[in-house]
Amino acid sequence: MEDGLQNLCPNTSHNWSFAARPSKNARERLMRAASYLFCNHGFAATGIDTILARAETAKATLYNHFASKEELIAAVLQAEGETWREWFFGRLAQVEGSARDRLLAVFDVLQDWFADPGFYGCPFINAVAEFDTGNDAVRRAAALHKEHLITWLKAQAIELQAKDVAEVARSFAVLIDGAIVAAQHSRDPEFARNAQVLAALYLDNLTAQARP
Amino acid sequence: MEDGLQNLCPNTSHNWSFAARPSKNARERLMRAASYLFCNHGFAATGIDTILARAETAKATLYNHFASKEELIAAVLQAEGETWREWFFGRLAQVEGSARDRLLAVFDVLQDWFADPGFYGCPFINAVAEFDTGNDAVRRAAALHKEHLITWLKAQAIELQAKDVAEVARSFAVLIDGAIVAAQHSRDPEFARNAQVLAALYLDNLTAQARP
DNA sequence: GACAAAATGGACCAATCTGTCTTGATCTTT
DNA sequence: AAAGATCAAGACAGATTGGTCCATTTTGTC
Repeated sequence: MEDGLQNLCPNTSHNWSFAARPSKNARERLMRAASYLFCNHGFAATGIDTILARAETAKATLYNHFASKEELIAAVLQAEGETWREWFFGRLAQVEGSARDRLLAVFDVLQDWFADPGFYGCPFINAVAEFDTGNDAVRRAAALHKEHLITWLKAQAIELQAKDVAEVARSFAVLIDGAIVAAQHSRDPEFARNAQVLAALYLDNLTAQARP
Repeated sequence: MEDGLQNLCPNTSHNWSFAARPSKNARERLMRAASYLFCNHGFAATGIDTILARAETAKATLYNHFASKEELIAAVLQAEGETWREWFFGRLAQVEGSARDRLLAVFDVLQDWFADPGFYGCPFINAVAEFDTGNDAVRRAAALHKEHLITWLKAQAIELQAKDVAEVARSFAVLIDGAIVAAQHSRDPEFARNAQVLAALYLDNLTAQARP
């Protein structure tokens, strides 16, 4: 019954999850199964055997491709992040207009993400929440992912001729993280709108004080 | 060595964690140990035996007080939330001034929270991130906790004579969640400042359009 | 068609998981 | 002092964990 999700997303415009992509060889089947289970049921809570059953794969095959469960988690996070960023920045690249339009469009794209029935929050936020202390690989993967986002945000801020580019990126990071968590907890995609309103006010204030 | 944390906080102003409170009977020792371990190493990743060792308690004693690990988790979340809210709203109650001052002070208090060396993020955000699908008790506990926060925020919004009280609360929820997650990931308490700036802009805009 | 590499199923291992139960020691209440 | 609850210590059960190993089958390449 829960298999429905994996066949729901592919070939739609919502393929932000690595788990929702066509399979080929054993490695990809493993990655897809692990992505789905890790993200939906937690990393520690998902056992190797469950992944094997879902991927219809033998245990030896898994350990031929990945040295350990930790490595599998790292691979899943990396792939999941890559797929998501391709989708996210791809959507934003289609936005015609100024950097301001693009920055505000962030929350439109986020809302589409939140509205997907398979939305389970940000894998990196969830992973850090689960491991935090200890697993440094997970923390580093999350930091890298966020770095990509920050870089993009800073580029827009530069185009806006903002005085403090880093602060713009930090403020948007707060809004994005907040929207993700609020939407995840309430299952209400409309939190993206609240974040967007705050972002618009912030940008208005920014340009107002830049041109007095 | 990691025992340092549990003896660091009690009798300071930072006793927002249930784990940082003087122990008495076995039940409280269990709760303190479970709080610390669950919050710092994850719920699923923390085994019963680890809790027993830290609480210096026998297994039978645990199961005399709690029917299962799930129930222990629920008890920990409830206690952790209660302690945190007492600390948080207590601090805010000391703020002299208008509702606006109190709403902005939220982020000063948050920053103090973030700056604590034992800060591990919000237990409810972390728990939902770990369980999400499945464990409904956890989701409900998190929803209840957030409801307390929303209620307080709405009360302030009413005092502000805001038009849409619920929207004010939602916007602040985004800012609070975002600050928590950003601070947790980066270990940088200054994200509270970014959220505060956004909140100030929002409130300014609110009162400006209320009195045209 | 021959041969090497990769994938497979599944037995198997040691460790750990939650939870039960027993036995004595310690404490409180009457 | 007697009675009864509470406690620590740990053996134990049954299931599950991550991980290894091997014999077999499939696959791709010359």
